[in-house]
Formats: sequence, structure tokens, C-alpha cells
Amino acid sequence: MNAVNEHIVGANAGRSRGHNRQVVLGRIRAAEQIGRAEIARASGLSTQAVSNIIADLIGDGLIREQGTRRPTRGLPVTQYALNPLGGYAIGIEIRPDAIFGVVLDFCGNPVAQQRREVRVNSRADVIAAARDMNGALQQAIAADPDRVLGIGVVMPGPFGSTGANSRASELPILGEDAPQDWLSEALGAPVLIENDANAAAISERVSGAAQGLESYAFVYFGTGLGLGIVHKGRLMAGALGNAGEIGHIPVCDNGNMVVLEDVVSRLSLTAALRAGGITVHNVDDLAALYEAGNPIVMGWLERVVAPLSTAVGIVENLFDPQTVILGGAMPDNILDHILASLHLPARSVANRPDRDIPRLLRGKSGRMTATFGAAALVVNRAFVPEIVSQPRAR
Amino acid sequence: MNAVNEHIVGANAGRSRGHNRQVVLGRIRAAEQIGRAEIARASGLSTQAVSNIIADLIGDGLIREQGTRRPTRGLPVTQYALNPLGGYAIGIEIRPDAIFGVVLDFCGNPVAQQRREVRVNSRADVIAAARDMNGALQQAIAADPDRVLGIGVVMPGPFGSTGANSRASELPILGEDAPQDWLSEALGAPVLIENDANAAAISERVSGAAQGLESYAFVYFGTGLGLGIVHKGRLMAGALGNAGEIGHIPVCDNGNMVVLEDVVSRLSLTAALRAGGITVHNVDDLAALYEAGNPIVMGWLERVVAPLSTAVGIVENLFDPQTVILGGAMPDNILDHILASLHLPARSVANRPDRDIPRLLRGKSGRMTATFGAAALVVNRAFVPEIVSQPRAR
DNA sequence: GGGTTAACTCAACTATATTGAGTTTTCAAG
DNA sequence: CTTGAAAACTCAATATAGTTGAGTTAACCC
Repeated sequence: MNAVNEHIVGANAGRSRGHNRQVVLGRIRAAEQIGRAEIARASGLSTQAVSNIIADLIGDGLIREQGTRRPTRGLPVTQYALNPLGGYAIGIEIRPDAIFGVVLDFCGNPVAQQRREVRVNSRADVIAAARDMNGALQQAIAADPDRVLGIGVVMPGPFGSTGANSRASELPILGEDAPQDWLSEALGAPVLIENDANAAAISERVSGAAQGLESYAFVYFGTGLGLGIVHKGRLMAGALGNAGEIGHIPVCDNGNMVVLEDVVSRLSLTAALRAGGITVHNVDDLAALYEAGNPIVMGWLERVVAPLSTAVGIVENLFDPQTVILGGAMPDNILDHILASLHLPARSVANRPDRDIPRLLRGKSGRMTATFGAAALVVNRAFVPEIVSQPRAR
Repeated sequence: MNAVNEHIVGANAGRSRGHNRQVVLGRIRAAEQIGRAEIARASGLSTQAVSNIIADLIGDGLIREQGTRRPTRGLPVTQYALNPLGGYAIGIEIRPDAIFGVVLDFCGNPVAQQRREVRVNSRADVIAAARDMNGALQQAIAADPDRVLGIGVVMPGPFGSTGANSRASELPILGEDAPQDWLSEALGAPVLIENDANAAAISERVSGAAQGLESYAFVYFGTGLGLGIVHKGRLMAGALGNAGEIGHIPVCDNGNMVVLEDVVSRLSLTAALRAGGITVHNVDDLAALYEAGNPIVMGWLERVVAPLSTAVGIVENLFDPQTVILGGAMPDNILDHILASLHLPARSVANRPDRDIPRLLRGKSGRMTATFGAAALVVNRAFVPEIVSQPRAR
């Protein structure tokens, strides 16, 4: 009759072990260093089971002994920590005019970075560029290829043919079916694909402002404006992977109804600057203009306040996240200015007296956040078990 | 350091079996009737494992043999179906001026209903009313108490103290901490609590318009306007359980900025009617007024179109659901009128040429949808495995 | 120094799923 | 009508992984 629970698979010994390895790794990652007994308590497993898994993980080089801690009484705790050399995650960001690559170690620290200025106009171009980048990155780290946990690939969404495919900078190969399949085949490794906002959101969780958070939303300044939603540590990507099109929220701008990303996006800022005779080439140019108090930038910042405040309020009220994070391809000083100037609505489920985190945070991953995010997808997957095993439909 | 993966527990033999029982039940429910081999293929388990679980479930009375089917060749398939008598779910909806109760059988069909007009002003009132209702319902079905799978309780949200607690009809006992704990203790059974919109959303999945859907959003006409978000078969309730406050989206109304539920809600309709000298007592009154072409109702319907279309578009673009369902305490004829009159934005990820479901559906559970939903929470839980075991923070 | 506490190990046990051989029933081809 | 293939299912043996309970070790406290 229908497709209920289509993607949920049964458990068996092997899958249970895989799940439990992820649970143990997740606890170690969360605690930075931790002993077996505490992992057992936190995970609902017996100490013996944890001991066996720990032995496995050490054998695989994913964790290592690190220091001891004396509890109030009893045997000193042997603690374990992630071994940064235990695994590598490759992240590739494909843009219409360039391709970026990064390698993260198992702890989420960058160990290699590359960029190529190439114009990709076809599927063949994408494959060639991704292959080239993957090769270059693997060579740069000179690690055992078996230590590569996977390859994350980021492309601007939305995927498939939708009413939202109207963005200027769109890749021609999108709008086609399942890029996951042919990329995976071309690179000879499992590939995770997400749009830039989703990847950036995970980047903040792996090594940024969202460390330790389970549910948050990430507002991403790309060419347009995107939103990555993380719920219980997992991306909420929607039924077809196109969730988070915050840029399409209609807003009032000087009495006209426009969509949010017409006002709040790097494109709208650079367009305003160009109309004023100023051409910017990168994020640093924007940072400098802000520093110099450029009136066009300042005007844009004022114009951004109302619509973005409204949009963040909507996100708060629809998702009830722990916090909302702002980041992406904007200089930190401009992000900080926005952060300070927004006036979030009082009528929001996020407006609680007992908050322990601010309603709004600035992302930490900087301008490379989407590329880092591509790799972070792979890192995150190593620590967060999924019930599902079949890939989702696209 | 932090709370990553706090709620995720490890797997062991017992928990795996529980998970697999849910997977098998879920497949049976989805297919209505199905044989063992097909369940095995769909769930990634061996036929032998499925056979053992099926034997268990029959022993527990949760499923029963039902007919055979001849495949093209080979042994005829022994099929299994849910046994409606296998378990019962109790649902209780608590409102400021009344309490509703319903019992659903294991297939989600109603087998008993009750209502009491009581004014609940305190925690003691709630406990007394819920106890009374629970007793009456259990007596009405006269089933083995062991067959009761759980009790779902619905109260209007939001829970806890937030900037959204400004609704006229709010229960005085809300804004307090963890009603789950004391209700569970008072009723002597595990209790699931959700707000009305969330429960209603699950009701549509168990026995309504969302059967067979994995990801959808449900716009709920209660006193205000709520939204239940279902993703991969599970409620997305947010970090503190207050997700879905769609009523707080700011919209333009005759040039004034108001929030959505100021325009689109039963309260706004009844207020408009009262200003016109018409008092409505229930949903039937509204249905009759619509049928008679009452100008105030018609005017309200026109006023609703633009803001609700915008809001649904926002929901589509943020969640990318399979569809959006409209329902709750509004007569079907008014809901149908709204459904037909909305003009959803073309610029939406939901606007795909290859859609197989309409972007908008009407809910089927009728005016009792939240009460049914309370019980449906319990039914749904029997079929959808969770990774998490610890209850979420409130 | 003796008792207590807590982490951890060892070995036996248990629960559950898988595997592979075998059985039954049906359809289809000769 | 016979024979063979196909598919569902069962049985018994096997494998994997987690649990249990009885130690062992090392630290603190009195």
C-alpha cells in the first residue's frame, strides 16, 4: 500500500556492534576524555561491552589511551580520547567557477586544503575536477587510503527540479537525478552530498559554535541565503533533501514584498556596491569596506535588520532550536554587526527566561565553512548512529 | 563538557529484539497484510528471524494469520495482519473547560469515546479529571488492562515559560515543569504528552490523510493555529518540545503587521462573528453558517487566503515535506474552501513537476483530531522504532 | 593497617540473528 | 502427466555480541 518505515532496517549482531561503536565514539568525542565505566553508564551498556568495544577501537587506531583520573575513591580511571590520526574525512565543495577541498582528521581539525579555479559546466567537468581534487588531497596527507572515512561533497541546492531553482549561480548539472550515484562511482568511495547550508551547519557541530548542541539552526550566507537544520544531531534535510530554503521567505522591503534573499544575501550586498561603483572580489574586500564605514555597506546592514530578525523569529517558532547560528561567506565583522543589531521578536518560543545559550550565535568556521562542512558530514556520521540504512530518495 | 548524543543508548540483544519487533509490526501495518519473506526482504532481516518474531507477536496476540496469496510460483504466502484486539491506546485531551477521551484499538480504530465538561484550574483538577477519564475509558472497553499500550495526553502548548505564552485559552497548570512526571505517576502508566497540533499530526498518520507518508506538516486549527511536523515518521518537536508555533509568523493584514493566528484561527473567526452579533457554540454552527453563505464567514475566508498561502509556502521551503495537511477544529466544508482557495507560491521547493501527492491535503480525523492524536501517539510508537530511550528534556 | 569504594577483567552464560540444508507447495514446460 | 524450477518456509547448527557474577587491583578514608 505505501512506504511507511521504508528505510528502517532490522538489527542484528553486526549492526548492533556498529551502532555501539558509534555510541562509544560519540561519548568519547563529547567528553574529550573519558573512562570505560562512565561510558557504560551514559550509554546503557555493561562495562564489559564497553571494554570490548574500546579494545576494538584501539585496535583500529581510532582512539588512544590518554591519562588517568582519580575519582573520590577506587581504581584510577583509564581514560580514552579520539586519535586524530585514526581517520580522515575528505570534503569537496563544487562551485560553478571553482572547486575547494579540505581534509579533516578524526578530531575535525584541518590537515590539508586545496583550491582550483575551474569552470565546471557539465557532469564530466564535475567528475574530472572532483577526481583531481580527491587525488591531490590524498597525496597531501600521505596517509593510508584505508584511513579515509569517506568523501563529503557540497553543491549549492536545491536538488531536483523545483520551483526554487531560480538562483543565478546555479550549477548546470543540478536538476538532474541522484548525483550521489555517479559521484560515488567516479570517486571510488562512498560519497555524502548535501547543499552548502546543511554542510555548514554540521561543520559548526564538529568544530565550531554548535559543539555540544543537539538541535539548532544555521543561517548560511552563500550566494543566496540558506538554512541548515540539525535535530537530535542529525540533519533535517526534508523529504527530498531541499529543506532550509529560508531565502524564499517573503518579506517587506520599503513597502514592496520581496523574498528574504533579495535583501539578505551576499549577492544583494555586492549588487548594491556595484550599483555604487564598487566591485568586491572576496570576503576580505567586504571586511575592509565595513571597517572603513562604507555607507553602502552600512545602508545594507540597516536594511537587513528587520527582515532577518523576522526570519530568525520564524525559524525559532517553527523549530524551537537550542539556538540559531549565523555564518557563511561573510566577514566576521559584518556578521558580528548583524548579530548585535538584530532585534529578535519577543513573541517566540525561544524567548525564555531560563536560557543558557544566547538566541543567536556567530558561526566559527569562517568563510570555508561549507567546504569544511563537506568533510564534517563524514566526521559527524562516524559519531552519530542512524536507524536508517538505505539512502534516502532524491 | 557537553551533552552530545546524551539520549542515545547502546544496543543489546533485548533492545535489538524490541527494535525488530517494531520494524516487523511497522511493515505489517504498512502493507495491511504481508508474508514473512517479504518482511524479511524489506527489513534486511533473515526469514528465520522474521519467523521467530512473527511467532512471538502471534503469541502476544498483536498479529494474526490472515489469508494466503499465491506468488507466480512456489509455496503460497501465509500472510499476517494486525490484530485490532491486540492492544489499546488511550488518548486524553485536556482543555480548560472540558476533557475528552478516546480509546483506539491496535489498528487505530476508535472503540470508545467520552467527554466531560469540567473546568480544570489546578494540577489537582487535571489529575482528578484524567484519572476519572482513564477509568471510564478502561471500563468502556472492558479489555484486559495489560492490553493497554499506554496513555497519550494532549494539552495546548507551548510548554514551559516562553515568549509565546500569550494565548487566551491557556491552561493555568502549564508553564510548570514536566507534566509528564506527575501525570505518569497519577495515572499509574507511562504517559506521552504533546501539544494538540503534534498529536493531531500523528493522528493523520495512524488513521487519516498521512497514512503512508514519512515527512509532512500538519496545520492545526485549534484555538489558535499550530503546526505538527513529522519527519521520517517521528515528531519533530524541537529542543524543548515547542516547535511548530506557526501562529506567530508575522503577516500583512490590510497593511498592518499582525501574527498569523490573529487572522487565521477559529478565535479570529468567532471574534469576527461575535462583532457581527453572531455567537457560535461549536463546529457545526460554523459549518451551517458557511453553508448559508454568511458574509462574515465569507469575508474571513477571503482574508485568510493570502497570509495562510504565505505561511504554507514558508513551511514548504523550510521543511520540504511530502505534503502539507490542513485540519483541526474547523468544519470540513470550511477547510475544503480554504484548500481550494489558497494559491501557494510558485517559488517553493514543493513546486515540482513530478509530484505524486498534492501540495495540500485536508485532514481526515475531523474535529476530534487532537484527542484521537493523543491515542495515536501511543499507537504510532508501537510501530516506529526510536534510537533514543531517555525522555527528552522539557 | 584494615575496610570501603570503584574500575576493570575473566570466564561462563544468554539472547538473538544467520547460515545452509531440507521440505513443501505451486507453476510451467515438455 | 511428469519433471523441474521457484519460492516460502522450517530445522538445526553456528556465530556474534552483550550480560552476569565472581574476582582483582588500586586508591582513599578512618
